[in-house]
Amino acid sequence: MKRITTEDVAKIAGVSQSTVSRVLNDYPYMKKNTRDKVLAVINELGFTRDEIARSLVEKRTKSIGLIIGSISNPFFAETAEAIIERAQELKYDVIIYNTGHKDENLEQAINLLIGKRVEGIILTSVSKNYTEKIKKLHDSGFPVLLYNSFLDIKDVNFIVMDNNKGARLAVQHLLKLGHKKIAKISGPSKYLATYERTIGYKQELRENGYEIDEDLIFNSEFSYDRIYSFTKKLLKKNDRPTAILAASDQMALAVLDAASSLNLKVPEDLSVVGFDNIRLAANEFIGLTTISQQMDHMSLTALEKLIYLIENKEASSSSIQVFLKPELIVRKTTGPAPIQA
Amino acid sequence: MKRITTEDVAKIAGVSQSTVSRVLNDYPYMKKNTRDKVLAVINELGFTRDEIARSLVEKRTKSIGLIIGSISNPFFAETAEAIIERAQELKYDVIIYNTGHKDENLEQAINLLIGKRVEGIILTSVSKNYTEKIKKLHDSGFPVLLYNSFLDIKDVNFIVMDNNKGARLAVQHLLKLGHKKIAKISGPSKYLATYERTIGYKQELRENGYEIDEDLIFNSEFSYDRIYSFTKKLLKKNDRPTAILAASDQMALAVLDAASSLNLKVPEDLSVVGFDNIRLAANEFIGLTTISQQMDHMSLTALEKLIYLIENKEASSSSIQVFLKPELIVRKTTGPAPIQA
DNA sequence: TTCGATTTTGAATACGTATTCAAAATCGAA
DNA sequence: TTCGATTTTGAATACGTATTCAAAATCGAA
Repeated sequence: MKRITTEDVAKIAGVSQSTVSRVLNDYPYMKKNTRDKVLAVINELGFTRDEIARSLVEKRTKSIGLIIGSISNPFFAETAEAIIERAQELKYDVIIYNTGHKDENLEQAINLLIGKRVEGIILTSVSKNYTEKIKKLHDSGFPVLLYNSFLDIKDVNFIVMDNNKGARLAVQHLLKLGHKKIAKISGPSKYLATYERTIGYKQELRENGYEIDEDLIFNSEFSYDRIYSFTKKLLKKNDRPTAILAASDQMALAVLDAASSLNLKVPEDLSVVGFDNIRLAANEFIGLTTISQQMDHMSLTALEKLIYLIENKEASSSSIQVFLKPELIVRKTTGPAPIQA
Repeated sequence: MKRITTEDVAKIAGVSQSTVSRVLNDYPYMKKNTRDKVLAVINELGFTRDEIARSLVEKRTKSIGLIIGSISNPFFAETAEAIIERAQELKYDVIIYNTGHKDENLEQAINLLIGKRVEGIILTSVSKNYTEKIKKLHDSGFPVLLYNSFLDIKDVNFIVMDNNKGARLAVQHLLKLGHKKIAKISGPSKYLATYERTIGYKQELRENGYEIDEDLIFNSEFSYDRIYSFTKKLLKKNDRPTAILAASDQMALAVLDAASSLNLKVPEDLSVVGFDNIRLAANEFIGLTTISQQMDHMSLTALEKLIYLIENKEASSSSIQVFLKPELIVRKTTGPAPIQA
């Protein structure tokens, strides 16, 4: 299966390789006759330009990398869809790397993508263990954008919601409903974004005169099973919480699952609040109360900022830092605290 | 930001470019001294090999394309995750294209991926309008594998469940529960996989002595909203169905949503069966009765077959055609037909 | 028809790597 | 020490494209 090259086309069309290349690139100064002849041969042979070779000479690949914790999590899946579709419109393609939330993979992912000469990377779920690595990458002038996460340093691009505020909104909502024992299912604290949510939760409670009960806080991997079993254990206790604030909608679903398996009614027996506002949350069958991340807006902005960074490298001296406002969306999984738990 | 090349490394290390290249490729016949010197410089400069240039000379890109209808659909998201993770282990990267179920995009996706010189493509949701195109691609020796879809021709690779059988299992289950009016929410009939499900549904009903009521069949785009509103209209009728068989779990969720908005209880008032067995279906809060596609198995097999095709091009004269057996998984969304609807 | 200006084309080269072929360096046995 | 065999290295080239630079072809006005 020999590849067909511009050289082959040229030979058959009786022109030079440069001429074929010019046709491919819509070079204006050409005789219509020549162009047509070349196009005919291209069509006949089914020639497709080798973008790899082209990338080499143009020093552009028109591809970007998307590093994701777990694409089966709807939050990431919806994010990926928005980013991919917009990228396609802009004629960029997207190489996805799924880290499974493992730090080692992050390092490998970045190296692989740089090797493949992607022109920029969108990075979700960056653990703070990688602050240095990211900073170095950014300082080298390579376009990186943190999505739904940030690092505690000045010079790095990110787009993130005010997670602290988001958690506070959720806690306020639950307190207003009369809940006094509110548990928090949190992601690993190495992710600053989820860490912030836990901080916000604690601050809001303290400011309202509540003690922090560390037994009500679970710092977990993003593992459905572990959250499920922790929640179950938690809810079996005599002094069980009457409300649970999960670090994501995905986690909230695991909580609902656990509650359901114990025949606890939501929201009569237990209130649940998620984070993200994935599409499924709006499903009336579920009706998850949650904190909206404005995902569509966030993902599209992320892509567009990244492309901006790619196409305006000179301007990249200043960093792009976008904060989004959280919004509480009340649905059916939260209600007044039960009279007695 | 000038790129660092093997040439640069060579100059500083005081060796030739070929020598640097040999170090990168673990060429055995080298003086330890030379190798160490080169490695030191590579490290110092932070050199990373340009895989684009390498691809050009090696005539291999080690990347594959994954064309997907809509990655925000959990069925595809879970599929993508499994495929991406396994591909990573095998040192392949994955370029994802999201068609939004639009035929035009399929054509563009294939051309783009071929241009990028992916070594093979996994194709989900192929409409039968593209039979010719796919066949031509396959016949040219390019590794293509249809996932969860097939075409009615001999020479093409696919992995697919027996969809007809799957639909029959679902209908059998519902008939056994006493349902007499079973609606079918189907995907577009241009997809043979979903089309087969509708055929199976009809056949099973006929063989059990029921007439086919075309008003109970909805051939829809994969649009949540349209399914939602169709179902709502359907369920408001006086002679409404007591059970609905959806063409996917995603669609089943829209059905549950509609039912919930009408205050219909599942399964007391309405039974719902999905297709796919996405993870969420097992959530006890939802407990969706569905037909399992053995997604993990299907996606891993797909990837491995594709890699096989890539790495054994000679052997590709025979096609790979895998059929999987459907399995009915009964959960909580199906129950006995209500005494009278 | 002629000649300067303009349009159109081709030869040569570069992009960054891997590999072939040959030469240089090293080794070991006598 | 010498010389054939072996190990190690470098120069040249190729992968498939885009582009520069210069030459060839064409045009239009006189």
